[in-house]
Amino acid sequence: MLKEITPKSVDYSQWYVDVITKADLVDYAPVKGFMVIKPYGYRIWEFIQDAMNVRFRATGHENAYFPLLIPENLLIREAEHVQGFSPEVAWVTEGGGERLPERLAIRPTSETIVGAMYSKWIHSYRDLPVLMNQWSNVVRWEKATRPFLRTTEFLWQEGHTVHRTQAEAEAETSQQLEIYRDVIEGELAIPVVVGQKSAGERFAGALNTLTLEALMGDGRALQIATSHFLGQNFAQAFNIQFLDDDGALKYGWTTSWGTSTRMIGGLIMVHGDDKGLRLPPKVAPIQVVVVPIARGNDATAVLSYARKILGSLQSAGLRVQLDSRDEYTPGYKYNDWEMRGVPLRIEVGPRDLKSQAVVLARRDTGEKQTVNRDGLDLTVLKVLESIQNTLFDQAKAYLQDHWQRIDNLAQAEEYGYRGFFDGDWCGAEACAQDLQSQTGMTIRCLPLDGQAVGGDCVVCSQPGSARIVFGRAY
RNA sequence: CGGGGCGUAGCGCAGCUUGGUAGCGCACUUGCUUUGGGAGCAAGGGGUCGGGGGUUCGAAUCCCUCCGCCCCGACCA
Repeated sequence: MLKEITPKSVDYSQWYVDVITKADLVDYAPVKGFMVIKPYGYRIWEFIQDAMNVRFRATGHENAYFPLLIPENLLIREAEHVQGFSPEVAWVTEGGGERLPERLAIRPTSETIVGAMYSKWIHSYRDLPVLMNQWSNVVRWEKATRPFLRTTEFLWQEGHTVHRTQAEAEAETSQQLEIYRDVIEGELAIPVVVGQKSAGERFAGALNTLTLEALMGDGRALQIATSHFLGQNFAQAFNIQFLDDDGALKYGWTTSWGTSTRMIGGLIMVHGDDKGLRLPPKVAPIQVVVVPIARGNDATAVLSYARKILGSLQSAGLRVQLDSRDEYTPGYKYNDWEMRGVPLRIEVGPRDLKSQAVVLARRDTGEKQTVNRDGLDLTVLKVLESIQNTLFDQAKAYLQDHWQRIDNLAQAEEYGYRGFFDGDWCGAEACAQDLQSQTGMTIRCLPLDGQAVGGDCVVCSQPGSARIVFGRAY
């Protein structure tokens, strides 16, 4: 018997927890703030890794691996950086039964250890650019945790690059953000707002942070990818210098950029419904499930018919599974696979066998239709493509419906501070802080859509100097 | 770190007020019948009642103490 999923409208947080545990994506670990990513959830992560690796390689990046532990003297080298991260660093103080002479940080991010290594490797402008990416885990000691969205340990990808010029580094920062947008919108079907972080929301130690912001089903924002232009801050702190062709010794310009398993949390919250997950076909571990209705004397014939369909779809390169478990009824299986978010279900029974047809049931719309067995591979490919597009379109429509242009904060209150709000800002950090203390909302980004400032600061009513998108965030 | 909730079989819970053989539903095992939207019957297996201490003839239940987890808020991918 499957467990009930709490409806979104009753308790969104509980709905989220129900979905991720009952769809078998994760389980809670013995230590608070840690989780096990189970095979079904990890497979989604692997699709994300594949999609990114292809794009990273195509733009000249290589994967590498840096150590988990960072000596304290390295971590504190860049002043702003250490200030930003020190509250959430976990430390190793003992090893081999002895107290260590210098404590070692479990990496909260790797700029410092990467910087220390880069300074050893880079001597000449001929060594540049250095374009590396690392897939790893990091630890940030968080007070309040939620699976995928905020866990103490999480899996991510962090790119670290060094360039000869500022312009090249800034171009890298934008290029990587565009790769993220492409993966997140194209594979995960999550529409995003592209922008720049305000000074107060910037990565600790960065000169500029670009961001992708997504809107969850409860109207809260999720920062889903960031790309940082670090200027020469880290190059100076870690002595990353090169001899340029003019004979001058110069500091490199560095960038870093990252995305994490948080994306999976976003995927669930953007597409999920009261029946459970809804996975876009491109990242669905199982794209099609075949459910035989094997009744009485027809059982053997139906099953062999189902196997033929399975085989032909597999040959077409689809991820298909046949659910021939005979301890469950078809109805149970329908609900089970719907909860797990499988995009398309194919039902085959005695009727279909007789008419050489199958029934297709779409997870995105719930539609059922009977289609001919001939040409089924092509039909299924088309339907999956349509599901991928429909999920994106639905999410895009939701985003647009919950994105209001406003002139003052009272207008945001009418929407319960849910959704994205678009307004103007005077640029004062004091107003950014007032926004948060008064409404719980934060500046998500300064959107990069080219639209001009149109009015006064939504907080203080002084003339605006920047357009901002703001809202309550995870 | 504040506020709330909860620890009893794999999961969800009852039992605690008023101490007296540890129960229910689901899941699991076996058999038979079933199968086009969460199958039925029958017979089974499974427990340091979160840990420690105390009161008592006797503690899941009363007292003390520690631990853990979840949710909601303030900070963060």
